[in-house]
Amino acid sequence: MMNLDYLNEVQREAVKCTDGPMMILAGAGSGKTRTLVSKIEYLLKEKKIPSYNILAMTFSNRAAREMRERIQSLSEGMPLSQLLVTTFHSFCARLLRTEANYIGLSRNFSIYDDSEMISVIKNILNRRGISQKEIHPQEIKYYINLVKNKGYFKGCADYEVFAKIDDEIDKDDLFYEIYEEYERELHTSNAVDFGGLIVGVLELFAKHPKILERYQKRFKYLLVDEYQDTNRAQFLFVLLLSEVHKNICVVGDEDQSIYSWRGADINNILDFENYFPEYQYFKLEQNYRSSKNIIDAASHVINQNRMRKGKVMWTDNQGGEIIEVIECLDDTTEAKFITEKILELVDSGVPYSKIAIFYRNNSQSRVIEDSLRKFRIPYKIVGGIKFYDRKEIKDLLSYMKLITNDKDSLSLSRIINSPARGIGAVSLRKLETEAIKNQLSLYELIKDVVNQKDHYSHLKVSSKVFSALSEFVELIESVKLMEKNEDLPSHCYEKILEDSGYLGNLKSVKSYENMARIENLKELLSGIRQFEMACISNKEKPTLSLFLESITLDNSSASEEEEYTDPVVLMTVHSSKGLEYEYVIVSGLEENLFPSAMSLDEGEDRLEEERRLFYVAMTRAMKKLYLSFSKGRLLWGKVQFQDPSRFLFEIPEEYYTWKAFGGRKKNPKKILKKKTEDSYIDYGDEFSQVAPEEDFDSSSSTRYNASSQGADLLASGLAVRHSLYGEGVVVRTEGYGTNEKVTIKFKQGTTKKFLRKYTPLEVLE
DNA sequence: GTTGCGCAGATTTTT
DNA sequence: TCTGCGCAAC
Repeated sequence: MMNLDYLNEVQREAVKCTDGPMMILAGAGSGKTRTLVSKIEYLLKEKKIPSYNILAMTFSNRAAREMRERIQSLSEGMPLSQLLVTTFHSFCARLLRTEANYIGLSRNFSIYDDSEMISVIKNILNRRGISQKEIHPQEIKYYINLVKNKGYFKGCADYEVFAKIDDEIDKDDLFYEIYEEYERELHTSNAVDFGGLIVGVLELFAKHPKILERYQKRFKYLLVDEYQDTNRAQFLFVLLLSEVHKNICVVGDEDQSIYSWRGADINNILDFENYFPEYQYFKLEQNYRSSKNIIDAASHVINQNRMRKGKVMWTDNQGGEIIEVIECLDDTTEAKFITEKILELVDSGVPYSKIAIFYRNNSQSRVIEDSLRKFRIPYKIVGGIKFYDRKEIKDLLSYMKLITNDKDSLSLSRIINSPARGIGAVSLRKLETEAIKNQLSLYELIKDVVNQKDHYSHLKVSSKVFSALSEFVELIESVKLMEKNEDLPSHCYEKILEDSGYLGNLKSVKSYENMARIENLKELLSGIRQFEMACISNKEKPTLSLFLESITLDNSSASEEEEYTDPVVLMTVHSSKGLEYEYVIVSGLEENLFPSAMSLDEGEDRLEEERRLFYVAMTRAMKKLYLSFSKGRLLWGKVQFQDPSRFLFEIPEEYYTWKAFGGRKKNPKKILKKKTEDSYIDYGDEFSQVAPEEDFDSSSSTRYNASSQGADLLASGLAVRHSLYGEGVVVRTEGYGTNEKVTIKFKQGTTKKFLRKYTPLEVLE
């Protein structure tokens, strides 16, 4: 008999209740993952369900990974290779690849991310002569996503509804036309966007009931995590899959629903009983994570929301430390408060990695990073790393997408002229028009032009362009051959890099920027190698298209060099969901920032979502919570005066103390040391005095050993000499470690940005 | 066809 | 402040 003693009463009941529809409402920190993992273990061990019959779906890759690992560690010796714990998106991608031909795709289809979606839309607008000022591509994107998130597709039962009537999707005929054109465009490119992955499966199931039946039979037990984040399309998908066995278990928390802007539909929780009247219902309300003080404060905040099923969080934990609200003069001061607080905590023995800093939007991280860097506090940013957004990376990925899917004209047009081959916009446009005329994909046409030059004499392709085209085709064909012969993705990659001239081009101009690019391309290579290794250990064949899929669907796994063992963690509140830290600092608690200005314009529902977001932030903290805000903030070049967030006043006074940091006395409650006050006035100096020379290594082994970088600490205002450009002054620094970038203003008047590790700089006294 | 400059507009949140 | 776009010059 499996040991369930480590579960509480409700958890245990939820685990044992395996058959029929059920919903677990799990409050923050109530052991949700633990329950889910035990339930799967229970199914496997007690009910002897083959892992092949279980499907567990999560929303994020991180959650899927975590759950998989935990199940693996619990089930030694159990055959788990068939157990599916994945995200909606990767599951649907896999399913679509297997069944692709049923819906007119081939299995090597490309997956378009958001920016590619925008590119397609821009192309369409251009073609129609619509300026981007008249209709913002973003607006179209939003509309298309709305349609897909609701699970509508052409030919679906509610097709008419989606086209004209659905009152949320209230757009005119032009939008609808563009939507249709967009769908055609993707289809001819053999590509699918994020939303299309889910909707594609719905369409497949609707049109081929036999296939649906096959999957229904296989997945006898369905588990859905983060149920509050599912959109309508995902809900319909789950509904279909579970129709036969009805063994569906959803786990969620309506108070942590923070993705409505991406289509998450809170009604999926509120309406569950309409679809499954006989459903069982469990509430996990005991919180194991946070101190009583934090729980009570957070409960008071979330209680202001009307759209709830209603849970009452409680805990056996101690009262714990009081919450601190910190009023700061401006954003720089706030960053300084954060820095000092971290140093203070670390001095008292807290490891860096037990401390997290949250903010409402990504742009807020910069100021904080700058300050942390000045004190050499190791930090890591979760999410927000845009490795795959870099130009050179996108270019090489486009090459590879074209190799796996030669109908992908978007990728082709991206790289046809990079490196510059003398095929500019004019030639491209000419080829595109011809391709459309001949019903060919762009690549097919180009290949045709190269092979049968005479047929295309009317195009008047210059000999220069022609030879560029044939060289290009030759390259693509040879790599396609490699891919076909199952050569490793990394070999294909290297071939492209060399033979396209991309690398040579970067090497030919010796600039620091190019060196950084080359470095990134190397990093991509090691990413590919890593992927290959992972495949091999999973006994899976490493193919290019699998690699491409893994990075479009999960960009968190990539390029996460674990540079420091023990860093402070920075992230947006959104990405903090599901995580916990002993010490949490939520920054920027100001009106129009958190809650965001946009949500304030859009009515009560959006405000409630912001409040849930704040609730999520608060409930990440285990021991102590700091809530900071600035009275002034530098926003696009100007200082804006900010009011403290309304959410602060929703916390009953007994749960917090209000302190001020920096600036003149204003709030009577504040307890301000004289020293801090002074430090604000000439803080630039104080930073450079205190920061660099302290011996960080002697006190604690967990601290980042700064000297290992072998570089001087650079701070704004420092005079330096650059071997090429001469003397200058550091204007600012960003990034950290090997990614540290430094902007220098030179005496001759130019300002340049360098990647630190390539830049020989001499610090002048 | 390519490069470089100047201006306008932008900030939620992400699979 | 930063980015992306359009336009003009080479």
